[in-house]
Parts: sequence; C-alpha cells; structure tokens
Amino acid sequence: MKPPDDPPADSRAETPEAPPGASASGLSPKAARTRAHILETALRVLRERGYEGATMRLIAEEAGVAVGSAYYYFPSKDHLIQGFYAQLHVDHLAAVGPLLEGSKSLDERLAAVMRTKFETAAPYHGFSGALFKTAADPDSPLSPFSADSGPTRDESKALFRSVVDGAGLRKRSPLHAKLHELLWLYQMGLILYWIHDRSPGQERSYRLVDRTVPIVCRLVRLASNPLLTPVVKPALALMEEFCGPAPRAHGGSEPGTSPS
Amino acid sequence: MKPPDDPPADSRAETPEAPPGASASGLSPKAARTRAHILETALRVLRERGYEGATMRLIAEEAGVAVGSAYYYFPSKDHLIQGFYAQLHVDHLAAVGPLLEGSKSLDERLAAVMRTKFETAAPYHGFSGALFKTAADPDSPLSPFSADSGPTRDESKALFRSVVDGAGLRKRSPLHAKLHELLWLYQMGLILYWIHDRSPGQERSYRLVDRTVPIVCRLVRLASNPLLTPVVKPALALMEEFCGPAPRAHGGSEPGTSPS
DNA sequence: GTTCAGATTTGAACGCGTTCAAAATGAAGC
DNA sequence: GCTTCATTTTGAACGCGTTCAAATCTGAAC
Repeated sequence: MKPPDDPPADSRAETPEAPPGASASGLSPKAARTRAHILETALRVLRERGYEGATMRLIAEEAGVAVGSAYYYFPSKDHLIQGFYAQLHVDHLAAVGPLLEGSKSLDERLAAVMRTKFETAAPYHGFSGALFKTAADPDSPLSPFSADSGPTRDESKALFRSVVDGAGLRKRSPLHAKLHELLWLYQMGLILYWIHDRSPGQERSYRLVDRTVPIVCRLVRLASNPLLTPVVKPALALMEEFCGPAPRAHGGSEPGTSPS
Repeated sequence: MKPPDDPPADSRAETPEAPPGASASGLSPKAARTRAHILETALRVLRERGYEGATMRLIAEEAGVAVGSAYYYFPSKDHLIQGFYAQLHVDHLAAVGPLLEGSKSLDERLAAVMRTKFETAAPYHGFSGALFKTAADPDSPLSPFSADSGPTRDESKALFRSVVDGAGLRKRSPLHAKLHELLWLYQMGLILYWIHDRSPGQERSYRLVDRTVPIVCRLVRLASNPLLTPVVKPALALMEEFCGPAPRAHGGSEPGTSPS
C-alpha cells in the first residue's frame, strides 16, 4: 500500500497523549501491566523459539491476548524485539563491569569488553543474523543509527569512553577525545564478523579480537607521533564534521557496521 | 542507463546437470529462455516499483507465468534479485573504465571509483536500504560474504586490484599485495554510509569520499615508514591468516562456511 | 444509575514470500 | 498412433506480519 519514498515513519512524536507505542510512561496502570506482560512474553518466546519461531501470533497467544493488542502497544515486531537489545546491553555491562575495575592497560580493557560482548550474546548467535538483518535496514527502528535506538547506542559509546578513560593514556593526544567513537566503530566491525562467524563457538571471532586489539592499541599509541600528524589531524577534523555537530534533524547519521 | 534487453551476463559456468536454480547453463533452450525472461521482467519491475513493490506475484504476472514457475527457476526472491547486483556492477565497470585509463594517482583512482559507484547506484538509492537489509543477513544469498555472491565479490575486488596496480605505487611495500582487499573493505564502509545517507543527492557521501580518500592514501604511503612496521607487519600477518589461505573455496573475510 | 467519550481489545482479513501436489507438456521408444 | 517417463507449469494453500472496523471496557460527569 505504501508508495515509494515514504515519509520518515515518525518514530517518536511523544506528545502527552501519544499512542502507547514508544515507552511505558503515560499509561494507565492496567495498560502498563498489559504492555509489560506482552514484552516479557515476547522476550521469553524469543529465547525459546528464536527469531523466526517467535511469531506475533504465538507471542500473543502465550501472553493471552489477541494479536491486535500486541500491535496496540508496539508498532511492529521489530519494536517489540528491541527490548532484546536493551537486555543484552544490560547483561553485557554487568559482565564487563568487574573486569574494568582494575585500571589495566587499554589492550586488556578492550579485549575484555569484546570478549564479554561475545560471551553475553553467544546464546543468541543462532538467530543474530536474522536480528541483524532487520537492524541493517536504515528505516528500521532497530538500526544502530536510527533515532529509536539512540539511547542504547549512547550507552554503548559511554562504555567505550570509560574504557578509554580508565586506561592509563597520555591525555595529551587530541585523539583522546574522539577515541571512544572510533573504538565503537571498531566494535561494530568485530560484531559484524561475529555474526557471520560459523566456526565452532565463534572461536575465530575471539581470535580476531586477540589479534586486532594489540594492533589497534599500538596504532593509538603511535598516533601522537609527529609523523602521523598529517593523517591524524585531518581524520579528527573529519570526525568533527561528520559526527560532531549534530547534523540534520533527519535519521541518517553516521557510518558504521552493525548493531550493538 | 536503461538496458532492459541486456544479455544475462552469466559468464560463470555452473555444474552441468545442476538444478536450474543456479545459472542459465544446462537448461533446454526453451527453459533457458523462460528463465531469462523471468529475470529480465523481474529487474524491470524492480526498477519500476522498487523492492517492496516488486512482488513475486507481480513479476510472475508481468512475465506471463505462474508464481510457481518463478520459484522453479529461482529458489527465492533474493536469488532473483541478485541479478540486480550483477547489472549494477556491469554498469559501474562501464562507467569507471574510461576514468581509470590514464595512469593517475591512487587518490584520483580511488575517488573516481567511489564517485561512479554512487552515481551508478543513485537511481536505486530509494530502496537500497531494503536491498541491503536482506543483503546483511548472513544466511541470505545476497550477503556480500555469501558463497552465492562470490563471483560478483571477486569481480569487485579485481576492480580494486586494478586501481592499485594502475597507480604509480612503489611496489616495495608488502602492503601492496593486500591493499586491494583493504580498499574493498573501505568501499564497503562508504557504501554503508551511502545507504544511510539521507542528504539531498547523497552529497554527504560524496563529501565523505573527498575527505577520506586523501587520508587513506596518505596512510598507504606512510605504511612503508619503519615507524609503522610494528603495526603494518602484524596487520598483514593477520590478513594472511583470515583472508589468505582461504579455508574454503571463496576467499572472503568470512570464516568457515558450512551452513549450520 | 445512566450516559458517553475515550481507552482498550478483538479477530477476521489482506498481501506478502513460499510450498507442493497435481496437471500439462515434451521427447523417445514402440 | 500409443505409452512412458522426466521436465516444466500451474494455482490453490500455508503461515507470516500487519491492519482495522467493530466490540468491549473504564471511569468521570450527570
């Protein structure tokens, strides 16, 4: 029914009497309970049956409501599934937190973050591809670059900021201020590899971490060398232009490689 | 820009008595004609109606066959759409060819390749997201890392090899042998940005090319400096391990390809 | 208690990609 | 001509995500 070039798909026009699709606030207690119950059921079914097995009909049936009710609270299956990402991020944070306590080197901190990321997501590797598929769609609310996933994305970047800040780095380098963005992008690339990784236990992904982390960190340390100034300086200016000053109001934002 | 009656460009040979889903060879003349006709119609409808508007039913109707016939020749809509990529690549090659004739600098050659890439794909930017969505799925035959898209991927990498070879580069650097792989990856990142780019005419993507190409090329030239050896050498060794020995047939950055 | 305008819930229905048993066609031997 | 067999074609049917007009419920105002 939709003509091409459809308008922006709204996402969140959170006026006070907005439809309950976006968040839990502004709902009657009963409605909030129904919404939460549907979401819980959806995540459970997703765990049990995978992405394709978790049909809207099944979720609704298990939750004891009609399919229409699920769509009353969540604009689409994708929105419903987005809770999955948030949960994954929370689990990941809980897992890395202790490992980042001690003030270790950047190498150790980076490797710890990525390894725990893989470990946390391992149970869902089987259908990570299906998830990534919808996440890659620029129009999907699950896209790591979409407005809808902004909070999750920011939290993820904040993690990398703490990774950088906690490492004993010479704060002299102007790279320091943007490093967490670059590491976030690096993480995206690793996740992209992990998603495609069919080796047993995704062992190749772990190996890729072990082999790339030292290179990345060596590069970071080298960046302050004057020889690299003609590369580092314009690169930082570039980031300033493209990521720095919140560009357009529109959804399109920055490049990258995969979801969180 | 509108070659509706192009030859299928199916130069690659499939196993002789393979099922008709894979390629055009090994079919009775009539069957081959039917297959080609369905493919042509599909690409035309795709151009006219976009990805979502090009339903299998519509394609079949316009081709004058039943939907089942389309599925007899093509395992899925994705496989059918794959011809689109091949056509795009052919158009791109025709567009860059002349620009690469003169032996210009690496900067010019790289920028020319990417700009023509964007120009060639511009008419389809509207539904590139929908295409990319299915392409991102590791299980999809449209994934740039999948076995099904191996030929197209290899051709694309060959283009970057010619970009590197044609530039007046000091062949001394061991980076030289792997550079085309890295540039292919760089291209992937740029395309990802382009897909998400909502600026008018994708002008930001062009700007991103103009600003990143000099940085990339400066980095390439710097790579032979001894100071960077501790980064370049392990990086190349890493590529050797992950892309080099080709654990399976196609030499992508993908690990083992046995389907789960 | 009655009314009535929301908020909430329902489930049949739509169009999609895909499947598959059955029908139609073609080729080869008689 | 007829029979036999594989190749090709068909279209109804399935399950999916999604939509929506109608039904039901809720609670404030009377």
